[in-house]
Amino acid sequence: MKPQDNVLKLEQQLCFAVYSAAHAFNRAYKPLLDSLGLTYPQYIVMMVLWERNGQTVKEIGAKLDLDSGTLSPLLKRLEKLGMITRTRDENDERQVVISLTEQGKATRRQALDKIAPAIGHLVGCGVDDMNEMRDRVIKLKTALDGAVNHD
Amino acid sequence: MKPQDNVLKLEQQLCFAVYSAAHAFNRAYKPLLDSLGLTYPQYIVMMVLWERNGQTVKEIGAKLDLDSGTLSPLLKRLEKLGMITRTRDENDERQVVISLTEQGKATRRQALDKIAPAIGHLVGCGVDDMNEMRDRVIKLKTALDGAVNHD
DNA sequence: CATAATTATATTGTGCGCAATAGGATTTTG
DNA sequence: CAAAATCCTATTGCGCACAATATAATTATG
Repeated sequence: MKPQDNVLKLEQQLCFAVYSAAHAFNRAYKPLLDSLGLTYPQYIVMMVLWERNGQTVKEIGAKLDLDSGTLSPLLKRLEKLGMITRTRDENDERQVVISLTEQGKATRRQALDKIAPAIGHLVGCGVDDMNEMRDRVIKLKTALDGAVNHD
Repeated sequence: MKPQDNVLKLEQQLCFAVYSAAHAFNRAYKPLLDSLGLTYPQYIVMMVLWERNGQTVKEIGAKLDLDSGTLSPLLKRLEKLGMITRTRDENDERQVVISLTEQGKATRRQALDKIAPAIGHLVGCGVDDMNEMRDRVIKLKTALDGAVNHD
């Protein structure tokens, strides 16, 4: 076997490891999120709004790297769930401002109670390891983004 | 702000970092895979078959953590593309054996030419860093899998 | 050996994720 | 200030992911 053949082996690939870990995270979060009635993508949209209420679709999309094709239907589902409201901006009617309802705000406390305590247990390592790993993964993502945009 | 409030901040979360990096990988691979006519999930199925030709749907699913709901339609698309054949096992007719066509085998060489050389450039780090990170991410995935199955 | 339980794959339905496109609203420019 | 360009959101179409269910084949059990 030629040496470069290893490159096409699954277990060699960082890409597959990340792909696979993302799915594993999703599976691990699912039972926790079910108790809030949210999917993971809906949950991270809620996190963006819990940090600052009243943001446009574009602002949310920039923070999550998601476009309107993903967010528009997702936000309609969150509206249907009673978590948010969608209103056109008075000054610029192109923009839609997303705001939390009282129920949407209350769900934050449920998340603090049910999800936050479970995370450390899920990932099976201490806070320091987790933070270091997070920073590395973010660096990786940044490198990938750069490679896409600049060549 | 209470200290535990940080737990619900997006930039704190390893989970979001991994989710986001997986999408970034997908975006970075896409132009490379387009030249092979494959999506990333189709590509990793091909990698499994390049390692050993003639595997059942179940075997492929076990290696990729994907179920028949995902694989059945994906494999039909690969068949339509002329990459694989799907044949019922003679001894156990419940099983479907997936085999590479000549075109499917030839695509491996294209992958070696076009994709393998680009990866190091994409991730923006050396092979050693890449390998260490891959091992850490795999450990993370294993921990997550364990947390899902045992509580 | 007939019936029950198990196994392997396929199907259906829902929700992303993203490319391509469309439709208005706003801004730029001649 | 009118036409063109740009900006923001929504829609459509396709391909995953995965839960739930269905179907057919095989194995286990009484």
